[in-house]
Amino acid sequence: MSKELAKTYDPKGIEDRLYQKWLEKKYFHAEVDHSRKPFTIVIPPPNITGQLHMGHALDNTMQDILIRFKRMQGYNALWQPGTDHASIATEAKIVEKLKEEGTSKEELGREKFLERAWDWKKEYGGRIISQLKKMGSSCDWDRERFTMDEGCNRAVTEVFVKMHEKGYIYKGSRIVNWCPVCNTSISDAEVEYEEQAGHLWHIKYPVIDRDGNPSTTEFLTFATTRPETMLGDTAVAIHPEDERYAHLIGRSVMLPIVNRVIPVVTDTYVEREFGTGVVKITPAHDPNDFEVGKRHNLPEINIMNDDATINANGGRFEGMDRYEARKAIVEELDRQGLLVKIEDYSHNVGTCYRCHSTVEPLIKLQWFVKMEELIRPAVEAVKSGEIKLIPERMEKTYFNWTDNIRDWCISRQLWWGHRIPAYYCDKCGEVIVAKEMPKICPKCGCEHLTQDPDTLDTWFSSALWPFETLGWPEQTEDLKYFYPTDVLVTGYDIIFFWVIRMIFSGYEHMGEKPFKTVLFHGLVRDSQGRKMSKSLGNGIDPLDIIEQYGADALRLTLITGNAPGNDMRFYYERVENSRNFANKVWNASRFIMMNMDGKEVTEPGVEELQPVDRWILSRLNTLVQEATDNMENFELGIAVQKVYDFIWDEFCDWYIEMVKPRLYNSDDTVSQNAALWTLKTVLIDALKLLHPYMPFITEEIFCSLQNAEGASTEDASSGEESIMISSWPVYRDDRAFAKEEKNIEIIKEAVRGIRGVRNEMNVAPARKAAVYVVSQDDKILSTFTEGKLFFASLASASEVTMQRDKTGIAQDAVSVVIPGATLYIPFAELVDIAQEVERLKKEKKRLEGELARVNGMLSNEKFISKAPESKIAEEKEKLMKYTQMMEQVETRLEQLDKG
RNA sequence: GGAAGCAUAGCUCAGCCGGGAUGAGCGUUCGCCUCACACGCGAAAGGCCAGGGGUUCGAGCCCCCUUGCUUCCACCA
Repeated sequence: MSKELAKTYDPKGIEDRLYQKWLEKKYFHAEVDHSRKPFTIVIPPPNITGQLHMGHALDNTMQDILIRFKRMQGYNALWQPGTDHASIATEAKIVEKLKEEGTSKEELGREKFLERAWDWKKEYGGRIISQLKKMGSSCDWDRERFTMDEGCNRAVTEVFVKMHEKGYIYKGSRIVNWCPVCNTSISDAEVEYEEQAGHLWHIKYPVIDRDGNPSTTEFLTFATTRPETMLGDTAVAIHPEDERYAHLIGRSVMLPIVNRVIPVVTDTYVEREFGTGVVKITPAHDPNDFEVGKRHNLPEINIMNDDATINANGGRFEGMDRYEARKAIVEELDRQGLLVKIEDYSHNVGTCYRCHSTVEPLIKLQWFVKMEELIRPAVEAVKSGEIKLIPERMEKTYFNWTDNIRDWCISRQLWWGHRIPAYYCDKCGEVIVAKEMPKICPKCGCEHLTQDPDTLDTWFSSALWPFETLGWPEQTEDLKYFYPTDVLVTGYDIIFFWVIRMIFSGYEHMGEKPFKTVLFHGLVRDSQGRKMSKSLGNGIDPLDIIEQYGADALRLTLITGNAPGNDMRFYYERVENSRNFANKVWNASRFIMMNMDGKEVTEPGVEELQPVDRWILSRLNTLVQEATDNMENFELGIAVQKVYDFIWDEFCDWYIEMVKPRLYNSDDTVSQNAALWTLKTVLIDALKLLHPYMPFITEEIFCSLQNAEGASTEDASSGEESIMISSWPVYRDDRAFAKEEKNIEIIKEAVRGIRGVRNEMNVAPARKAAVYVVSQDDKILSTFTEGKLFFASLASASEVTMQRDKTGIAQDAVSVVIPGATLYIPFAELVDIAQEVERLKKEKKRLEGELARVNGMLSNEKFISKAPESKIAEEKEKLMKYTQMMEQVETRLEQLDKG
């Protein structure tokens, strides 16, 4: 069976097959089980309109790693999946499609439109889920939820009614951000500011003179970036202490074109330094002006329709688009001699985060959530460490938002979403907020009531996600057991939209945090560091990568070399490297299985283990500890790097090479068995450590391995049907072999030294040479004696001789100095003594440098008195080592000199 | 205007509690189809850790300043 394994690892076929197996075996499924501790993650629900992109791929890889890790550690791990209805994004897509069909949502009507939306959900909602499955995500699909399913609807209504009762939700006329293309209000968080090149129009209004007429000589000049809004001006403002305009306090100006007399008001909001120190006030179309208007009781004149065309208040400009009107009004002002000048001006313009059209501030009657009190526990939780943000610096961003919190506009003039549970009496206008539409108006008894046409902000329901998915508002067992969840994994870009709102919602409705830790990741950028975007066409489709390299390679690429919260660059060379690593693992396993084939491998006694076996077991033991620690600290990149280095470098390049001679020698079955057992044991544990990162290949090998060794059951982990439900390796005192670790390092150093010398001298690899190990240290000699077999093969030695002095070794032998021993390699035709002297002199110089450094430290009284003892001891040991090596080098140089 | 992050090998990035930069991958050079793997093996070259000050026995890491790049927030019309 094992012999049939392909020479290179091909993930195709394998991945889908294994995923299917996991699903069938219900490994992803979690049920309440009080005998075990829960570990819960709720997925950031992807939009139903969405397609898997690199951001999802990274986000879900991280979650899957944590879930698989905890599951193997014995936790009852639940990864709660689901999708988001994404009201504004989905509605925009459907509207777009309707337009293509030559119709519109208005023509279709609300009911039919919603049918279309549900069709859309059915068609595309499943797409993103199947894509997540391709990644290997071990979500509990039996629990899949949707933000507009029945339970979530109930939760949303419950929350709305409850918060309304408590006074946290209110309806009010406020200036809001209006997207004229999406045709809805949006929250402050949904406005993105873009730097745009525009103009600053300097305009003057005639001052009303003592006789009540517009002056022909006295004007008030100001600058504006949006001249069309002058139609709605209801005042002109100056700073109260601005001497230049002191004489105008209490007077008025004539608003041209509309010919309205408007007052000059004083307000400290005006910056004297900016422009002329005069500001036109348009309360209905600017948030700041709105505030000024409130302070001075100014009328609010709305001049715009919802589609950003000018309305009847704009007189003859009615019907014009906002930009047409701008042009026409400037021309008119110019004609009247009131345009002073036009300057180029670059400024930030608010745009809609969905369609990127310029947002218009408009006064609208909307529903709001009062934030001041709600936010308090959310602030306290992060301040006190009750909720941990990783990396910590995200706290600054978090507090920056909470400190400047404003009320949240939650009503949307959209159809796709949770309809606001507010009802209006057709007769008396009474407003009733209730879970269901009342039969009659409680005030006037009228039977005709109409529900508020608006829907709620998508994030209103997302905010409830950690508990609504577990059954809330019902007090379910799931909720009691799995809540609060453990980790939330998400990008820092939605900290305001989502993270903060989940936190205050958790405290408000559950009386408890929604999660203990928030693990942030950064953006996946292209190879040049640019954001991946549709318009740039630089996006890389994760599914293409999976198709070409496999999901494991994609996952490994996304997780290596990246610290929490940092952006990363994605390029193909890195994926290739990941693929190569998968292949390395594959081939090492194949090699082990080939050698195990047909043999019964039994656990050897400790005394049967050779020093190399102990060395690799000990190294593995250290790795288990380090990898686990790093994963507990959410340092996934570091953890996997350690596993990677161990497998490739220590296990493949050293250990496997070291045991080959024993595997090929069937005369010594004890030694052979010890080697095979060690290979298998280390491989299995390494695969387990790797499994959360590369679930497919590790499972495939794990299962083949079970087959390859037949029915042997001497190990607790064997006989298990899947690596994903096997137990996570733990540190074992009986696998710590400090002495062997040290000894094998000495041999490795000798091997590296010999290889280096041979390379430098261009010795053909096939050519073997005798090696003499000369040392007065019996421990070192016995270390080499024990390791003779593999040392010979790694160092291309024809034979290895251990002795206490250099008797019988050719004078012109090449030498390699390692701590405690000198190795000699006599080559018959050798050689250039001068070159050898040169090499040794170089080594001497290096040692001189080392000694200078160590001596410098140790002769520093302050170092001796202040540095910790362990550090001093460490340096003293180095001093001994280098002194010894220096003596050896000098001795050798003397010998050559004599010769 | 406020804040944060980054600046380490040719490139892209790690570097946990302050303790020799044996850093990683890619790339480059040299040698190898060594019976698991050429998606590989072995060897090597390549770094005033952005600049300047400070704290410390000791700084890539801590503090201050400067420069350059990136991002978030604010929105002065």
